[in-house]
Amino acid sequence: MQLELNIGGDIVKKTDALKEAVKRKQAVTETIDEAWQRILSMKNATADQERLLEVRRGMAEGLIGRNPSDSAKRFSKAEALRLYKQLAESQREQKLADLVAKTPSNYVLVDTHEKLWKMRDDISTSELIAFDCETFGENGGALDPWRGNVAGFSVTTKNASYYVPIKHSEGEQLHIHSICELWDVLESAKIVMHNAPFDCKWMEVHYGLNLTDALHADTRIMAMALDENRDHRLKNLLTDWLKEPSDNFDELFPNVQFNEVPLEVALPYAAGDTEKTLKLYDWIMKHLNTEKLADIKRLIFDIEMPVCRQFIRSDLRGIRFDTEKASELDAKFEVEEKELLEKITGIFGEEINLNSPAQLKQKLFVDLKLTDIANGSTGVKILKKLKREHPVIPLIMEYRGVGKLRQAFTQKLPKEVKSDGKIHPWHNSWGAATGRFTCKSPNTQQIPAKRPEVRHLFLATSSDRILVSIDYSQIELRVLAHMANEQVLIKAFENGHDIHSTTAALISAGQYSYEDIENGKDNDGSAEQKFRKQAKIVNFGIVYGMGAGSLADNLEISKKEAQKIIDDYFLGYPGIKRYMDEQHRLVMKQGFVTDIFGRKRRLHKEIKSKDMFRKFGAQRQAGNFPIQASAGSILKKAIVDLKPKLAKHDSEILLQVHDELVLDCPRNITEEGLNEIRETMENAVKLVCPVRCDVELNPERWLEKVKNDEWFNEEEDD
DNA sequence: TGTGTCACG
DNA sequence: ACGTACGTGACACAA
Repeated sequence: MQLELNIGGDIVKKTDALKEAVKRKQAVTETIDEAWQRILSMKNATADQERLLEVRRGMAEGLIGRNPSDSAKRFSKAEALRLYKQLAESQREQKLADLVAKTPSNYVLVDTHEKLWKMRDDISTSELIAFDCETFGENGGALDPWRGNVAGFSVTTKNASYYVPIKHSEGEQLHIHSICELWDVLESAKIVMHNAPFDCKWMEVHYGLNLTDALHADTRIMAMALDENRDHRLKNLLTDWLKEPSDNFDELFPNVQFNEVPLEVALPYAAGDTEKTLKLYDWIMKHLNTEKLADIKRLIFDIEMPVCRQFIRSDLRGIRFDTEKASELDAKFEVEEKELLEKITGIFGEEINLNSPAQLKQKLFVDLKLTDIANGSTGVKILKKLKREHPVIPLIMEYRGVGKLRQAFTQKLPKEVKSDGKIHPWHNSWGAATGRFTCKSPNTQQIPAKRPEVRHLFLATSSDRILVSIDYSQIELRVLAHMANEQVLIKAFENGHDIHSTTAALISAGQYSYEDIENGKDNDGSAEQKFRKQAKIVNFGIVYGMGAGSLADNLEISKKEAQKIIDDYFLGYPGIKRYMDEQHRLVMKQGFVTDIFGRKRRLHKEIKSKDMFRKFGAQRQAGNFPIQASAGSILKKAIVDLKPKLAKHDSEILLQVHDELVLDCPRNITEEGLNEIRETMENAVKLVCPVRCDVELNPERWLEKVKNDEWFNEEEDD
């Protein structure tokens, strides 16, 4: 493909013609079985793969066949997916009728007071129940508790499964005043949910119902603990693990909101979900209760579930946002953007869409004839290298920077403010395969840290409260020192040394001592500063499994020099070398690696791959996982430990940014109070080297720093 | 829907 | 045939 691009249009046409010929030939020679083999072995999304399998089944059973108009062509994935649509439509009516006809006898549609009170009794006498709510709303409102509505909810108890309709457009329904007679028994129940934050938030926002404290287990989190590689939709877990296929809402009701679903269909569908959730829970618990999975069980119930509950509360609380300042800032950026665009347009001689890689590529490499180093890529890394070739390059970089700030932040964030004037992010406490958090709507983990303006838009809850940000200092490298038992690193941490300077001295290969680097690091352009900058990249890069090639790229040095740095690094930190080799050995031998809390990363598929790139990739992941995961787990453990301390000091967690917590505290919180919180975090885990946290006071605005001693001295004057 | 780009740790 | 820096989410563009 790359070859074709470089050669020019003529050849490309010829190769395309060749491809067509091959395809035609395949259509003649390929049997339908061979076509299936080819299509199914493609890199398909999980949903597609299932659909494809269903089409194959349907064809084998004679439910569907190829359209005559297509039969001359090679059987393609696209055609198979078109057939799926036909198949699904013809089966839809039948499926719905089946669903209603097969409604189990212990499913109850709660539409009378009598049934409601029977349900109430049943809940209060059940040891464990499952809960799920069905929602609806326009333009994505069905996923946003602050915009959409609850159509109804279902509960499965020891005896029965119930669906309580609330806002269906048709059918007899109890008034919400009656339905809330269930609230007290629900709040004191022990509840299992699949993707609990979703349901907890909806019920809290709409009815003030607190299911969060009643939440016992989230089967999505449990599934993540058992297999972080697969998708975790309830439906698919049941199909794969319990061999119980179930229906997909979108397929049964294309373009229908849940409140439009007839009650006799809603009952088996919704009540089925909670029944399955409970079944899945039982199935998972059966496995967790074996000796082999004791660590995982502890991880789920001692760490993950308390953390999950905490962040449901945090997201519900939300963080105040300064919409007015945001639009001022956006206007300022807009002016900057316009000026830059004008300058660039002047240089180009015409206005192009700078956000279009295709147009920019054409302009830079064809019209301006700049050196195309990386096959037409216009990423910052490439632009940096072209900086000296043309004065327009730095302008483009600046334009991109401002554009990014606008579209991702000053324009986007105000849209995320809900009716209460706050931003309510969705923290997913086990979103990443490594056990780290992810966050969305908005992703508060990617608010610029280097440019403070955007973080300044996030405010403390009220004028009598302040923001306090506490972050772990070099937690990943401390974890590495611990796991690798790397004495040089451990000593450096014990002495409170700057860790990048320590590495800088090491990779300077005897030219500079630690003290030299420390003394010279602030002199712009000094060799000491250069070594420390390099060391910083090396410190992070090496644990990611960075090779000499990319280190050379990154440091803008030769590959040979880069290799020497890597060699010196491992020579100076022999423990790290040992640790890396051990992780590679472990993953090749057992197919997985673990962090200090027993969290697992399973890479069985990857290490068996014949694709060397994938295999080496798995080894890099194996080297990196225990560090990234342990660091993440330490913060999670801290979140659990913090709960009583935060309550004591009337403080709340608002955000998590990997190694940092943003807290909302009373303005009059004492230095001792904050020390207690900090120490709780530092003591969350005992490593062979000390763990340290930095406390930053941000009164009013995030990242708006004040000196701690000055703050506390002023407070005393009041 | 996939790709490129870029924000964070 | 080429690719050897981990983990994310969000946007605009191009198909």
